[in-house]
Amino acid sequence: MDIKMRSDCPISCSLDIWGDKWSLLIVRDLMFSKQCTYGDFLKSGEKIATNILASRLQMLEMNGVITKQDHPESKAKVLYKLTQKGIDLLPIMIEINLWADKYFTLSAERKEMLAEVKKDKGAFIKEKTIELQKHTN
Amino acid sequence: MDIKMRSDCPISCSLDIWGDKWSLLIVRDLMFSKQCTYGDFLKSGEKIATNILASRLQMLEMNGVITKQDHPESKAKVLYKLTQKGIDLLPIMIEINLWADKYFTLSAERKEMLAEVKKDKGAFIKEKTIELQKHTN
DNA sequence: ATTTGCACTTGCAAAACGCAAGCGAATTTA
DNA sequence: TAAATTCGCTTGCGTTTTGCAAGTGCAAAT
Repeated sequence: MDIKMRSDCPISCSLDIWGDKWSLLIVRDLMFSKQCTYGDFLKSGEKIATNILASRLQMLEMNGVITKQDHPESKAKVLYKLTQKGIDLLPIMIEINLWADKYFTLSAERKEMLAEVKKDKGAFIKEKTIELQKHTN
Repeated sequence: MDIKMRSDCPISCSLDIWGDKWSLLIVRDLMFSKQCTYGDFLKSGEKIATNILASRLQMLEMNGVITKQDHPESKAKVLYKLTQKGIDLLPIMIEINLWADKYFTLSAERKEMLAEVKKDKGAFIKEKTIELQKHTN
């Protein structure tokens, strides 16, 4: 598994890393849930297959979007965290949410978060970024 | 080819439509180039295969992101255009560009556009949106 | 000492991808 | 007006990726 760059276009380069149906769902879980272990990702609503999850985690780690950490409670568990490169995907994730808000029917829970985003997008990003940076070693 | 929704998550729903390596490159061409015909998409730097292009165009049209129009010059040609739903992907595209700007080496041409974006993101989106809406029938 | 939990890996069938060639209609060229 | 070219796809087919189920090895709990 290696990185094949199709062109030097920024959109293309980005898609080469996370342009599939699953990668951004992993990033989503790391951003908006407390889900951080392999097993937690598997519990997400979209039911990712274990082998796909493993290959995406490897891809995202190889490209510096996420990192593995020791779990404080147990050697058997692994904690996945966003790197700064991963945290910087937050504005993209927010815009995707806002787009979906306009064209799909969202759950009340999501609409609540988006209401806060719409109030002051810049502030939300700043706060959330700091929160995500907190537990980075 | 039908729409399979994996969950009601906005990120997931969005990825169900354009979560692949090619769809956003088509949207990119419609946004940032004057490329609008089938043949023009094929000329893009990433060298999309003809059958993949056809299936993505069909998918995007079915999901209301793009539309076909008659070409003013010839019946043999087809003009592809972004719908409002497609135009509304602009903020996402911009954020992807900004993310890539931070983590990849971009061409001078792209950096130039991004300099304008960084000056006033809101203004850029507003202007570009109006420009894209202009030639919509 | 045995069972359970966790993070993967493996095997295999099905689907998607990628390349090249082909095809029908519209347009241009000779 | 006939032949060649352009255009927007479609088709065949080999390769790659996906998705499902089962299995493996280590750690931790019982």
